[in-house]
Amino acid sequence: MSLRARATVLDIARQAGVSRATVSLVLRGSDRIKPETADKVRQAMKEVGYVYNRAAANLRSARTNFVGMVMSDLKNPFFSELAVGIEDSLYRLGLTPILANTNDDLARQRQVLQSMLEYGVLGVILSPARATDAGHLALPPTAPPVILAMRKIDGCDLPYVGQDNASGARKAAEHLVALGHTRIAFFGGDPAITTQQERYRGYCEALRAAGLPLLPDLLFETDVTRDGGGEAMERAMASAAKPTAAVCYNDLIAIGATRALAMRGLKAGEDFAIVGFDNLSEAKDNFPPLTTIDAETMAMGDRAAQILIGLIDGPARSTATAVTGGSRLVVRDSCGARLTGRSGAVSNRVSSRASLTG
Amino acid sequence: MSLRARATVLDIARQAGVSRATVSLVLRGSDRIKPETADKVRQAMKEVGYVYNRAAANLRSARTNFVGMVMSDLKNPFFSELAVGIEDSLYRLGLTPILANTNDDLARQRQVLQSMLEYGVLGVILSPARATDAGHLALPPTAPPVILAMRKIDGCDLPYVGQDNASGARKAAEHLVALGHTRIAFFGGDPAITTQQERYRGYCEALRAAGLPLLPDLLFETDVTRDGGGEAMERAMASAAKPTAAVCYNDLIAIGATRALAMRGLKAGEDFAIVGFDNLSEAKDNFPPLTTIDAETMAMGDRAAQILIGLIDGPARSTATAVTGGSRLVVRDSCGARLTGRSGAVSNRVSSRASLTG
DNA sequence: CTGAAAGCGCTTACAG
DNA sequence: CTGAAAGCGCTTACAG
Repeated sequence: MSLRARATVLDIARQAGVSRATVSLVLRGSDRIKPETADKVRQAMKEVGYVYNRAAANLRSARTNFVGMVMSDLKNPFFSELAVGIEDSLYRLGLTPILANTNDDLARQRQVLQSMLEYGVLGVILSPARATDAGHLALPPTAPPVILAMRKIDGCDLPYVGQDNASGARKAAEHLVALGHTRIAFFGGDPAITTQQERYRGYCEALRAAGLPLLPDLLFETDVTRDGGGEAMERAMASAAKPTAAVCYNDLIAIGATRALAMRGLKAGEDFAIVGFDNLSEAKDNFPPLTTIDAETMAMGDRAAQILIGLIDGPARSTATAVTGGSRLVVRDSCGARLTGRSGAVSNRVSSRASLTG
Repeated sequence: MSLRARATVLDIARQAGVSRATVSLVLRGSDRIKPETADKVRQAMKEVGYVYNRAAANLRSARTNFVGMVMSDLKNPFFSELAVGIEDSLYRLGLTPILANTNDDLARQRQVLQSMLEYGVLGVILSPARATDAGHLALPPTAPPVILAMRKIDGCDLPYVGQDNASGARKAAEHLVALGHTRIAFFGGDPAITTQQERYRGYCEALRAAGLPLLPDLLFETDVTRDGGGEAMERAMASAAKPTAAVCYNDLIAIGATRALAMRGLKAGEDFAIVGFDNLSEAKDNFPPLTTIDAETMAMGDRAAQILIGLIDGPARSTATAVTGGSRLVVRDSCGARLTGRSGAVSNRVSSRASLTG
């Protein structure tokens, strides 16, 4: 539409009395142009109301500035924080993100990936939709690099950036063990996703190391939502295993669990110890504030962008890079440590506590 | 980079033994091509591993499929829900969103808008950064349509899509009046933003209609965050005005307020009545579940996309469209209505309640 | 330091 | 129904 009405380099060239090539050099800030000429050109640009046509430039130079950002579920605050981290980093690198939210829909993921290839993206940062397998990610040989964010795919050797899930969950469970708990549940997510597998493995390692039995009825799988967390807590309270603490797959589940306690007039950190995973910005604002593993989500987004740049500029398509981070324990109130001190067990209804911290 | 290695329409044409024009027609699904020829071309596309080059097509046809999505704060769940709504709608329309998160930074907003013009976006959906004025949105005459989402700008006649803020806040306050409250606070946001002004106005209208005095010390401005809500509640509890209820600028503030109550061993809906605004997906998962105004955020995103399409395809750049919606009261537990019935006042420490609802 | 020519990969009239 | 030619708005060698 309005594209056609726009002034072109030729209009600038005529206005300034120079050639198109000269204008092009000025546009890209070349130092091969005499300052006066450059000024004359810039003046002409203003006069004709020039707007750079990046599509044309990209076509000629066979290079775009696009990077695909494919998120599996942007409504989940974890992924929106990740997206913000990626967007911010790409922006600083002078790259332009094309966004797609697949909603964990495989067909949509396939379509948006195809579309991004057609746009000539320099690369893609992809948090794969649930049920993605290696076959879905088999791309044409000319395809740009793709980085998996947060979820690995079996049999797929694409570079991966994510938290150190096993280590984080292990620290969470160790913390609860140190507080004296012996019946520690795992409120988990989708067993088909590597993130769940790794976090559950970390939890198991901690229990094993502590000499605690790994009871299958301490695992409560549930939806990865606040509702799911509440539901897991209800089941846990009604179960024969009678856990006194839980490592949660993520903060959403942990928040739902604290809420289910509150519904019963109970309180996380007093009547039941809870540790989450992710350190969402709402974790510190929960009541009680959530003890959790800091996934450094924004920083992970930044890492993903940095890795991608490396692959784009780098010599060959490198194989199997795995960058992990984010497994620091952040102690707040939902685990009870602040009530009892590091080593004591959580007792019921300790006297009221005071300050919260971010 | 890899762009150059890709097969082109000419490669397909040679492979299929037809001309480039024929290939182009097949690519766009024209019915002017004999079925056998089309099949032959499609076969050739596969053989040469063709990937459509959308940038080239756009250049020639002087039309892109890009739409700019400029969000002021994607970390705020309200805006991420809005973004999901917009993205989903654009996707269905065959359009490709270019994302930018300005973080309420004016300089960044200016840059991304410029960049989007250079990419030839068909239009932009913009939730303006704080402190944006009409001058910041003065675009070149050839610029595509821009729609303001959620925030109006004084002196700027761009089309606007947003909630009916005054009406929603009025309903919220009327609800609290009907429950018997006479000292109703407003926990508000940034007074420079029209959304705040409109919501505060709606609140004032309800109080005036009920014959209640509009006390300036019932207005507690605060950060539009969970922390801000907690802080407003602390100030309200310590104030001479001693409110018994609050209309909150949004759910984040309302959630923070319920949490501040919980920190004191008090409970929203029993000791203090709270109504939020937005109906974030976490509103129903709050403890207690939040009474709020449903902003129909996803639907608003869809509306914004629809309006934009109308302007793109429409005859002339239409002026000043204002589409509003989203002001339905959703009664849950934080207001106390379920405890006392619609007409009674909230008393202290009513007997324990039961079920929650989404 | 600047200019004239060619071409990126498509689509668009225009023929036939 | 299909082909040969021109051109979208840039950048890229290549001259000078």
